[in-house]
Amino acid sequence: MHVCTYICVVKLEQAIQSNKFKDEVHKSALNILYTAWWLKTQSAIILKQFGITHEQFNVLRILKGKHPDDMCVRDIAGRMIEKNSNVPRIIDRLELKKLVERKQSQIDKRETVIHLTPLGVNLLEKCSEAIDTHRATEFAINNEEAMQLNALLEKIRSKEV
Amino acid sequence: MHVCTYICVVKLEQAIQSNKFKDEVHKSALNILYTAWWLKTQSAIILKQFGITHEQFNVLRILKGKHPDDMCVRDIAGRMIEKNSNVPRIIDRLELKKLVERKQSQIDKRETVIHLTPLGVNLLEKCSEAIDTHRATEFAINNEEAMQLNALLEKIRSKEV
DNA sequence: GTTAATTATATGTATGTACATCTATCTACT
DNA sequence: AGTAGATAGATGTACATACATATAATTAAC
Repeated sequence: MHVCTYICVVKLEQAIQSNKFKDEVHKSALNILYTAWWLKTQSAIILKQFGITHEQFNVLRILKGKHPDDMCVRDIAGRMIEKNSNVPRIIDRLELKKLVERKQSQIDKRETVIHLTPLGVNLLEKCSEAIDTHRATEFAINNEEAMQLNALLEKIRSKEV
Repeated sequence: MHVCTYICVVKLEQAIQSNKFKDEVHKSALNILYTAWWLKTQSAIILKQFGITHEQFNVLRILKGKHPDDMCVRDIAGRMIEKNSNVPRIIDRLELKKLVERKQSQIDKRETVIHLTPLGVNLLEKCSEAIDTHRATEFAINNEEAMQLNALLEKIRSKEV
């Protein structure tokens, strides 16, 4: 049954069919990786209807921050979640779909500057709405819990200092 | 300076150079994705010394669970963190490195069964030790906090029921 | 018992990441 | 001014994911 399938994957042990964790910290690491995969899969389902990927959406969202101004590739890359994203190639695909325009900067000719087309603005708006609605209805935590979660995620990374 | 660089990326706002989050739940989603990227990057640095990737390590770890018995591709796939992993191709690379052996099942000839070689067992042991040490020393949360984190991550996914 | 449906795996293609290298341009230094 | 070094972006390769399709073997239906 449908319900059964879903109950099974909420617990990490069921999702990866293992309960052999060294400790809770080990389990946390796997849980973060699994939840990230779950998040990406959820948004991919939404975005597929609009013909773009999670990463392409991320670039459009970043460009929106400066719209109608241009952004250079380096600035986009610095705002990406995955720091080794190959931004020029993501731009290639957005350009093919006429969602962005790319041109050489006249100030610094090494730079390529990119901006959203009206089509891109339009698509982004629809995608954002769908994603926001999905998050509001399908993510089963409240604002308070999200704050705790954010604090813990930032704590796990804090040893780098 | 080194310290400065690292302080900057602990906070999500600095890591992705944005503080325009709709709410804490939105920020949580980005924080989970960023932390997952951070975790993968950290383990990639460790595993590169041993010549394998994060995903290849994951498959070796899964095979260890049944060692010295075989596992079929489907069983491995069911235990992967990323559920759409293309397991046959990960096995291809492990086989090339002589870390696993693959043969047709005699019980069900559709199945390919895989087991670790002594070389694979040996490499996995070294990798696991390095990864475990890294986690113990570099992940700045204790067991109690990890339990809270696990509970919150499972809660965020619980609406699927 | 033969055929249809299902299952397990492999493989092809598009996309993305990680990282090395190449080219064009800019900046700094003499 | 002319050159060395740095920087921005593009591009090539290896690996991985997402998903469609192909192939072989098993199971189910008749």
